[in-house]
Amino acid sequence: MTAIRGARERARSEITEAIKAEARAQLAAEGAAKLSLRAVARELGMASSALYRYFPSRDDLLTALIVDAYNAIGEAAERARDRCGAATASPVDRWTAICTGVRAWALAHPHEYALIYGSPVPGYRAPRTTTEPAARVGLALIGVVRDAHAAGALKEPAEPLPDPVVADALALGAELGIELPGTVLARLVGAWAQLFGLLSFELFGQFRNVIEARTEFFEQAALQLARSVGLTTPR
Amino acid sequence: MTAIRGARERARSEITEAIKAEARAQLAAEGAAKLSLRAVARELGMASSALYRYFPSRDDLLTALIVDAYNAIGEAAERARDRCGAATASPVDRWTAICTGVRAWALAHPHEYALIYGSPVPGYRAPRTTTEPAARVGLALIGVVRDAHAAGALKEPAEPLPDPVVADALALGAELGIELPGTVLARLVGAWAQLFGLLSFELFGQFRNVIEARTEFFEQAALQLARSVGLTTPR
DNA sequence: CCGAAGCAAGAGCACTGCTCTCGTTGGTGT
DNA sequence: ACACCAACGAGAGCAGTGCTCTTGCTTCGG
Repeated sequence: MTAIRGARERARSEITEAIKAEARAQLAAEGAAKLSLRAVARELGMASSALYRYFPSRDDLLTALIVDAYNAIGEAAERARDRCGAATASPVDRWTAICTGVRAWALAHPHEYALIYGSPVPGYRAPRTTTEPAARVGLALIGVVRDAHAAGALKEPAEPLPDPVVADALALGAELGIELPGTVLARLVGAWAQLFGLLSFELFGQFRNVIEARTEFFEQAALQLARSVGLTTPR
Repeated sequence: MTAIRGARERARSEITEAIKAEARAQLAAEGAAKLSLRAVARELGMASSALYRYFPSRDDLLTALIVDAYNAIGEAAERARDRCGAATASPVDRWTAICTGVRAWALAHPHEYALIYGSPVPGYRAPRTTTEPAARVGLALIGVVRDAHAAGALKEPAEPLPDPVVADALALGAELGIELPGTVLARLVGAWAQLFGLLSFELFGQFRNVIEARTEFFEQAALQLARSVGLTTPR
């Protein structure tokens, strides 16, 4: 894989990117269900059949967009964490920074969010390639807790958890090479899921006529989640 | 509206129900995006155009299914609550009973669950008729907490919440005619959203290779949510 | 320099939601 | 008893979709 690999491959990657960009634009405009290969091709001035040289099927295009979206939201989380002063900020601050960063991305890209955290597209099974980008937000959250644990700023939950849950959590920790108590890891998984529960309800309109001060509500809930995994506010 | 209103209207409601039943079957088989009016009509042995006498559009059919699904999951919640011994069971037990009842329904009807708690499919509009059925699960949860509060078995969270959040929560309580502290109501809304976050992650495959003991994990998380709204375990 | 591979385009298939126009039928007011 | 009208089912048809296949053209590598 040399840097310059001929004009052909450069054109190919350029066109691939253009297709994805146009598809993203349609996604933002109409949602995943209305994404049409023909419309993308039309907008790009090419025949619809030519598009199949780049993506074997509509689902493959969607898969590519899914991977991009996972990476984008993961990057949003990491940037939010790094920007809040990774060295100086307290673990709780870094946790909430990640949460608000993720929320900001989701609010800015609701259809892409729906693509990855909404209902799975019909008959679509997530390929192996999506699992790694999908983990980035979770890994960012775990990282904060791991650092807090290393710094002795973690209060392990007193309450015991069911054995199978702790076993799963420890297996997960081993797979990731993370040294954390099983109870903390289990709570982390729960907090991770609950974070996206809050986001999905907000984005999918379930909070309409229920909560209006959504930013304040979310930040308070994120803080609560930080507590639930054992992060403590240094005072 | 007499009881017997002619064969015509009886036939109409029967056919309407048959259409919904067949649509639900297709939903369970293939998912919402693949639901086809023509296929429903074909299966029912009628012309596709005849179907439009009963539902003006595909989205209207989906809306009807959404309302049904909300009612079904709400009823599942209420039945789970009532079956666990509403009079004798502790508030925490009733809370977790509702949660597990909701989960059981969701696992049994994943596509209908995705229809109501996944990405909004039909171009983003929730008619007024859906809001009331949509609230049933939340109301069941609120009811448990209200009863616990009346019985003096509620420990109000000590931590203060942002004013706008409390104001929204109190407005919500007033609208529902529920006497509960603002902090508790706000936490309830959060717990409600987080409950469905857990469910969505499980149903949409986000826990694959992460948590295997999903039942135990869920019940522990539900218990945790009960605590977060102030329910206490009597000993 | 030539063959092979990559590429774009067009026609075409089977399908979709939806509309319109027919002939028919059932319930109702006179 | 009759006539009328609204509801009804069926069929044809329109515009759109994902996808396949065939046909030429361009570019690259030996």
